Amino acid sequence: MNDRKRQVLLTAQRLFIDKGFSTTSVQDILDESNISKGTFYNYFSSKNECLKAILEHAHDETTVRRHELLIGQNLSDKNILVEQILIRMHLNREHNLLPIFEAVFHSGDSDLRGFIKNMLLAEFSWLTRRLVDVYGKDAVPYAADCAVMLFGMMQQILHAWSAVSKEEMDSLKLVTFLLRRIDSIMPGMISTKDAFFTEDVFSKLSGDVEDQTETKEQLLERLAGFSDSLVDDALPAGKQYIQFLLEELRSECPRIFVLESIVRSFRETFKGFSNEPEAQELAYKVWRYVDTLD
Amino acid sequence: MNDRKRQVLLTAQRLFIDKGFSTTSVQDILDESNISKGTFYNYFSSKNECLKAILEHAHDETTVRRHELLIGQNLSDKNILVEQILIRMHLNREHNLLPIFEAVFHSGDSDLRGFIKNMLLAEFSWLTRRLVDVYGKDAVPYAADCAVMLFGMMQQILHAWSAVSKEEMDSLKLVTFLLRRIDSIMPGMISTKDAFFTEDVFSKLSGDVEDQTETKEQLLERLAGFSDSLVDDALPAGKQYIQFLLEELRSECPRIFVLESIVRSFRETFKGFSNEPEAQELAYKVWRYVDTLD
DNA sequence: GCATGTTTTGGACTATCGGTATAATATATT
DNA sequence: AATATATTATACCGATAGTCCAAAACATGC
Repeated sequence: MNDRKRQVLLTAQRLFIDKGFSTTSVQDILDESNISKGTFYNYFSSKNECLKAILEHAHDETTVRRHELLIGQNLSDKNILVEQILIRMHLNREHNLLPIFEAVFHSGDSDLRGFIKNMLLAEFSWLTRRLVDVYGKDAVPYAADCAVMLFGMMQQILHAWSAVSKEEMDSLKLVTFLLRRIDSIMPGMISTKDAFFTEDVFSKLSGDVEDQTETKEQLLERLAGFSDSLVDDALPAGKQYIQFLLEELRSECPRIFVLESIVRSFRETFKGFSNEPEAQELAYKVWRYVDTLD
Repeated sequence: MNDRKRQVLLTAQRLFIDKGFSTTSVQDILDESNISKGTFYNYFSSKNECLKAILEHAHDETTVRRHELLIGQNLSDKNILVEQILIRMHLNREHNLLPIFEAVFHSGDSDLRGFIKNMLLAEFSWLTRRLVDVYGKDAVPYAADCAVMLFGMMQQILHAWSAVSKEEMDSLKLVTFLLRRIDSIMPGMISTKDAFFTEDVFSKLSGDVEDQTETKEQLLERLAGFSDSLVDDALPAGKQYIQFLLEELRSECPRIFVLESIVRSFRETFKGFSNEPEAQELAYKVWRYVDTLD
């Protein structure tokens, strides 16, 4: 991903958040980011694809940061779950990307709709898994229901809030409030065996709908490629980390905790540099791969 | 409201539900309802106004039928509340207008957005009042929260359902399921005094946001006008009812239960006739007025 | 430094959209 | 029959997403 392209992407994101997707014309993006129409359509094959890229970027960022929060922590810690949910809200300039999600969901392009749908399902899937982490194995048949309901409550409360108040929403207050509601709901559902989504549907909700991980070879290749792209004198630590990662990944039995630690350091190293995004993306991919090992 | 205009409106509604609002062009409506562009813009000043008319119509219809369900019933009967909620879902061809609500909410036109916002607030307001009916005075500080959450859960479950299943949703099952969740939530909120929306905001949510009622004189005038518009030989019962309503409304102290009964019969009389819509609209207005008497 | 290939530019162009305007025609009313 | 109102068909407008392309700017290897 080009630096220029990324800048266009961020500009577009800001405009979409400020003005809404449909009300932001391509021309607005061109004016604001000082590129020509040709360049825009060189980067993105359409306005929709531009939005897709933005959402994908936000999704990746969210996933990485949520993963980060969990390292070395107890899976059942409810506070961590709160923080993880807050990430999505805060990341999009105080929950302003979610409306875009919805706005587009019903709007026109079926391709885009499918894309959003998958993303939504991925979010449901993630939250379902996390709810099981927090509420235990007994919650398995009801976690998907609760995940969907939690999302619905959050979204609608945000709507209602923006409709009646100009003040900023206290996200933390909202999420903790909602988790207390789940605290009330979950035991009742478990004791009365009262689930809405049946097993088969539930499996689609909780199944893995995220994009598939790359193969190990592809991953190693990208890592090596990234290392080569670095100029020799700058950030020698970065190259060292990559070298170590490559060796550990190629080894007979990679040590997961070592990998996680090194990946974390690897990401930290590139914080604030121009190639941070690519480093972050790579770190995420490695993480995803490491996840499949245990 | 013209018959032709009403037919155009219904055609547009069908198209909006089938194809979505933004993807349905005015030309589509023209083709489907066999009218010219001129006629359309004679009826509606814009595509947005057309949608507004549809939503207003649906809102009125919902309100009347919900009111009907409550006559002579116990306000705290939970089954009635279930039926009332189902009306909105069933009225719009299995919940398909709700997505239009949302789609437009974030999309472009600020005038339309305000309109939808008010309609949404009216719905919150109604449900808030009904939840107090059902759960008692103790629920007052928490009813608005629960109303918003109930809506959010319903909407998101509908989303999720349509994303993972082609089968038709069992609306009754959904609503009863959700009310059981409110059963779990409400006591906890009351006992821990755990409300999200504070008093001042809450008042906007539960306040009267519906369009103001007409004055008594306007109402009587419209009733008389409608009576005059009827041909003499057809539906003499209809004219009788109107005559009675006029007299009762003009009397010193109108008897509410009598008015409610007669209005009901009045509506029934015109079921299936071409002027049913106007009769229904009038019945609704009378009902609204009668409501202000006690 | 020069040549080669790639990226970017800016504008002309198309098709579709919501909406306006109007002159001709059909339908009702009196 | 005359007048008024409703409807039609069509041309037009400005904005939009998206295409196309030749010229300019930039980068890269020799």
